[in-house]
Amino acid sequence: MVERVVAWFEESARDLPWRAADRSPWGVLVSEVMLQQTPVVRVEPAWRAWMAAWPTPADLAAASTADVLRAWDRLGYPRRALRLQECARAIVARHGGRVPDDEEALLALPGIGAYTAAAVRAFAFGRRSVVLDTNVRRVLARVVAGAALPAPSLTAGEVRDAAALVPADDVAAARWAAASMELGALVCTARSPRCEVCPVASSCAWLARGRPADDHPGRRRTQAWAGTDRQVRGRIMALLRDALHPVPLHAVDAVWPDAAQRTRCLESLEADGLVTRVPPASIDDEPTFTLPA
DNA sequence: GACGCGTGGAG
DNA sequence: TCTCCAAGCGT
Repeated sequence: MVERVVAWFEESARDLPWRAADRSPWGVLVSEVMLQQTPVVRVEPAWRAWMAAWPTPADLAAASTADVLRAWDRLGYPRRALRLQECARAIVARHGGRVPDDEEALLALPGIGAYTAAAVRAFAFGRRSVVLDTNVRRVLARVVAGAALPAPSLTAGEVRDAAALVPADDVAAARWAAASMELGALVCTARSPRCEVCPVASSCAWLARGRPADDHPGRRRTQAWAGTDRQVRGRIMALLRDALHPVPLHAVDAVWPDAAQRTRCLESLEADGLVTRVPPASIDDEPTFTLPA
């Protein structure tokens, strides 16, 4: 299983910039944060521009947050950009500007969770770690468990199964991590898996069972989008990203008709540190809003 | 453990 | 059109 997936990876791996021979641990970390819930095609150009602007943690640590949020552009979930800058500052403060390679130190960084810490160890440092993302979970659910999709949330059993598969050797383990993720991304996809070209089709429990449908009851349905705070927050952020000057309140008002919701979103953005409110100069004026300096 | 958090492309 | 989904994290 591991052997065949790795062999397939050797000839099928995408040529991504954060996999280049001259990549830095910082570049890998940046890519992993950008890739949290955002597709590769949208991350690639943003990553190139980002690394050109801030090639080291110290560079990002010293940047203006407004510039950082503009460079994040429309990758989505802009709080990730904030955390990435906090992460850079923590790397400078705690680790002399070098990305740490031990699990505990990585996990302690803002925006770095179990997946990203494991991925950075494997891809940036070639160290053995259990890299268990949505791709790997899906591959193992199918090949090993014979299910269409993994459980809605990560189970202890999955972690145990995944850990048991990871080769003992550092280099082999890192290759397996990359290969199993790539298989999930390119072949063992969520929507229409390409079992015809899968290197482990002959040993896939799900395929052997005739690809039964997902049997997880009450799978979390995606939140309706129209009218959500997320949509409103997104509109406000887009307005401020594109603005050359502080935006007066009445201009913010124009992005959404519901005043109560608008106010709630503006305040939550301020609380998140994504928006700065500039008080009016005189009592007759209105406040203005900008991205944080 | 469940929720909230952006965005845009594909089927 | 609308639904689903894309290398999760923090609370």
